Amino acid sequence: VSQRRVTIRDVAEKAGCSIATVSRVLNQSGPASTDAAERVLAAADALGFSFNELGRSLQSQRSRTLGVIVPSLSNPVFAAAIEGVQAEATAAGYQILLACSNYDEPSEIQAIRTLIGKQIDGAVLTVVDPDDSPALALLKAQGVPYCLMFNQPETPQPSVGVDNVAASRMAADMLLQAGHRNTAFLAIRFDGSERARLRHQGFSARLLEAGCPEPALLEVGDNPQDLDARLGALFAAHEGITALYASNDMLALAAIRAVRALGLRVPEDVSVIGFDGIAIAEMVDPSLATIATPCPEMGRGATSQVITAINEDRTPAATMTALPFSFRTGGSLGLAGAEKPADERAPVRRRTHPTTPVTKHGS
Amino acid sequence: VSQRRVTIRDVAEKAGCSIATVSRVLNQSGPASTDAAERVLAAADALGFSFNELGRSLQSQRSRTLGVIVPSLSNPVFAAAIEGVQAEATAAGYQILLACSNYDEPSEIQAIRTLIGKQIDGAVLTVVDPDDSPALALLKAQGVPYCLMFNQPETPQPSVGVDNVAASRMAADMLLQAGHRNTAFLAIRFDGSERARLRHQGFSARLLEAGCPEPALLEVGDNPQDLDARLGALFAAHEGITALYASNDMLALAAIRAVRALGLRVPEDVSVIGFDGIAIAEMVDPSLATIATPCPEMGRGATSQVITAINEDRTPAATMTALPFSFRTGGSLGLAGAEKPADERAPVRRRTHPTTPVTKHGS
DNA sequence: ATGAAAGCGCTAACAC
DNA sequence: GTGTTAGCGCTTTCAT
Repeated sequence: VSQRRVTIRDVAEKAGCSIATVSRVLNQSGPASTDAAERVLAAADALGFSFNELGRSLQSQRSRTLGVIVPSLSNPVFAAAIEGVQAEATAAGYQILLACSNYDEPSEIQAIRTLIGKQIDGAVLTVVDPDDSPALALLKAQGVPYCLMFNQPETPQPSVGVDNVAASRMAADMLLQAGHRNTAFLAIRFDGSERARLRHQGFSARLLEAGCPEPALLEVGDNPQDLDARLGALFAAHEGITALYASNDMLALAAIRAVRALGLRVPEDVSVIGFDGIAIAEMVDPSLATIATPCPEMGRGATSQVITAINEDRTPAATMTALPFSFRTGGSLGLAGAEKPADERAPVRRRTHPTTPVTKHGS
Repeated sequence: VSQRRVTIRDVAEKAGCSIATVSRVLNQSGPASTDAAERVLAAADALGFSFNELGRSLQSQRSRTLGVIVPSLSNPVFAAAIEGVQAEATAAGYQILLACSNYDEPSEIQAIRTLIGKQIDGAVLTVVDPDDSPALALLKAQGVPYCLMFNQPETPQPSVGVDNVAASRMAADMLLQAGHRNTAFLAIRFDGSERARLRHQGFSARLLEAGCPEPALLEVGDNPQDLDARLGALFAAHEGITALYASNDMLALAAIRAVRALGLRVPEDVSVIGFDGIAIAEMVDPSLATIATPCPEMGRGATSQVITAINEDRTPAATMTALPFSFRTGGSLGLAGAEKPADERAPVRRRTHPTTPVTKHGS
């Protein structure tokens, strides 16, 4: 079945010259007579030659390949970010080697090992714990430039994301404006996502400042089966909850479903706000109020930092680039104790975060 | 910044032996004295050595890398399939090199060229036109084993998907059972997706058999902005449409939104059925009635065929593996002319396709 | 059991 | 302008 692939040597033979000349012509990396060039081009074309990038990479010590690790592909935020990475990488002539960690550190380490073995020139990734990550340690030890996406490390690290604390304070503000005081926070396991933790932090802080009770906390797994029951228990344990903030849109959507399964209405009985701003959130009914974040831009930004670093033979700056976010209101947000959603009465104003990227570390 | 990576030579030196011995020990590919083995292991460990897979691949002529090309990542079906590919590939010790074609043939060709250049051992992909694909031609010419996902080629090709015609006949059946006779079919451009074309074909055929008028057809782009207007025009041009079948769930969701924007209710005025069975479809309100397909299994199945072929040094069989599908009812499907959704009156029974994979070619 | 050496496909000095 | 040659990191005969 597998015919031997045509190599530079075959082209040289057919063109009647040495492999050096072929290389020079095809790479335009040195002098060649018009005559020789023509023969080489013709031969390469006739043979359907294309370079074996393995040999090339081995020699040049650069693979033109970027490693990408995301926790999961089922959450559209990561898919959206990867599209950004793809676009940027392709434009710069890089390919991407993709791996999923499933929010699991051992898988993450294994993945990064393999990627390093394949001699990636750089990495763009979202890690489980950016402040104590064996994967990142490996990358540093090998001198592979990397940039995080989504992650918001405390320690200075190259990263592109949003200020989760500020964004969540904004979410709290919107709820406060709509008259909510008794809230709940629904999060994926904190130990697998520092974002969820920071979102909780910002949200709680703002509510406490406003003299509200601490939001009731519910931590769940990646793909919660028993959300109905657990949410029911939470509502039973905490009387008078009128609003729920979820640490991401997928969870928010699941929450809406669960809330309804409990016989409650959204937003009349419970308002729901999500985080991320995935496309689907705008297509459902009621539309999901959420913190809209620029996912493809995170991918693009992180990728461009890495590529620039590679080109300049250095490491990306160990700072977090905070991208702008905005609050996108939706039918899932209503006034506390009202029978109508807020935006059918006094529409909650759409607020946008300053568009200038702020550079800051940690939270 | 970039310290020289440690090579097998460094390990050999530290262990006081030749690189051949290091290779044999680390790969367990030949004899070695317990003593030498220990020294090698210790040295490798101390140095933090790991193989440079480039050198290894170049020598062994296998990269342990699979190329993956999907039309887009924004549609969760492809993300889900990739998760399946990932799982299967990782389990077999393969990495995946990912590219997106954006439903565009030139990009597809470019992507496959690069992948081939990187010496992928096999490819798993969804192409624009499986029956006349330059990308597949390239793969064949190079003797790279591949298997399609989702695609349902007319010509015999290795592929894992569902029988789109049969599935769409089933969708038509469900609509007929609910009393619908005047329908519309909403599709992404036929020229970018033979699936959409086949789905239309099966749907129309069944309706015509039942003596219904041909469904009104609306073809739109990947991410239609003007869906509201175009759907409005369609409804205006064709009186009495009570149901809409969309060629995929994302489109179906967008359609529901558009229908509502037109002041119509789902399902009271218009029922909607989608295709794919993405997770979100179950989370929205009303839940989306759809043809549920096993996306991760398509990725897994296609990948396992390719890997098996690689291991046996042959090409995957040029046949389509049709995976089972089922109709998943939902709130978006109602009885024609009724004020209540069908499943709140006489629930539409959930039908499942025979679970035995059928092998068949073409449509 | 171990090492020397050839060579995978390529690039880049360095001659000529 | 062109060819020869020495590797890039590795595996694998083939001697020893």
